[in-house]
Amino acid sequence: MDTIGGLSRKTGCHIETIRYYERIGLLSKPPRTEGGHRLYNKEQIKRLVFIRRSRELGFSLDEIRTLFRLVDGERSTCQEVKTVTEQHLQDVSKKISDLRKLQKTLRAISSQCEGGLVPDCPIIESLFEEKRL
Amino acid sequence: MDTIGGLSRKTGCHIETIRYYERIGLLSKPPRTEGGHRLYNKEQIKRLVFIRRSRELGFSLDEIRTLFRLVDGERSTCQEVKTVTEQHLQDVSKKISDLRKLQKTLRAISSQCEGGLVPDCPIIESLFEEKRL
DNA sequence: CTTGCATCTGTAGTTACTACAGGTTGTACC
DNA sequence: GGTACAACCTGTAGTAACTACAGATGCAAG
Repeated sequence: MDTIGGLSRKTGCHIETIRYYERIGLLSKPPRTEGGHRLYNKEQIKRLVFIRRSRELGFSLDEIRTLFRLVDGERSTCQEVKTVTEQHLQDVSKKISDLRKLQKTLRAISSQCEGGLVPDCPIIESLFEEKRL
Repeated sequence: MDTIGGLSRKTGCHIETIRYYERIGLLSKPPRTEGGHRLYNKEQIKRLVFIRRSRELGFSLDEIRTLFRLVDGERSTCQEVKTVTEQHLQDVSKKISDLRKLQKTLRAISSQCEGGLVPDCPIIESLFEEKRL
């Protein structure tokens, strides 16, 4: 059994964050000592690792909630898990392509600027203009 | 002179957002009608376009505040503008590379899953494991 | 003058945490 | 058994950049 501090060290998750996950119902309420300190078992450590790992992969807390529901469901619905993952993958891909466009535009306007003490900075100019991405 | 609704239509910026920008001091307080309705002139439209365009390019409101300070400063410090832009460009590039890694991992774990009604879903398995990105 | 849309202020909600303040518990040491 | 001190507790407020109301007015057309 671990205290919250031990769990924190094992998972690299801040104590406040662990309590936060409990508050929003992502982690279930652990048993307590007489004095009220939380005590965690292996199952709960596993759950928190799952959350951390999913967060690292960019899943939202809501998506993680969905994944837990699927994991805990009687029928192991692998297809649904895959659907959530692929939806998320699409979101990530979309984000990458958006950022690439941004990168291109920023590079373009930045390269036009020579960095001198010119009154008419091409970067500023282009920011005052309507979009032409 | 435009009402807030007109400004909203011209810039594609929600009315609430315009008021929000005013509240946080990003847009200056416009004159009002007798009854208290906001009236905007061309200068303010320009400012809002600047904000929208910068937001589209992913600048934070804080970065935009900095850009305004530079624009309004007596000395037109083009170099500083370029610095802000290139810093932002670096952030964007970093985000892209992070997302690419994510995409790779998600693709990897997703492809391992056949989508059947298997109890041991490889996606779930890998989420219960510590990172190996 | 009335209808009805536009606008007003102020507050609360969103996401995923983080950062306190002010109080209590657990434990190591004497 | 007392005491020092770290670890823990609860509850609230703050972060970014808005969005979404509620409930009250303003304005313009018929």
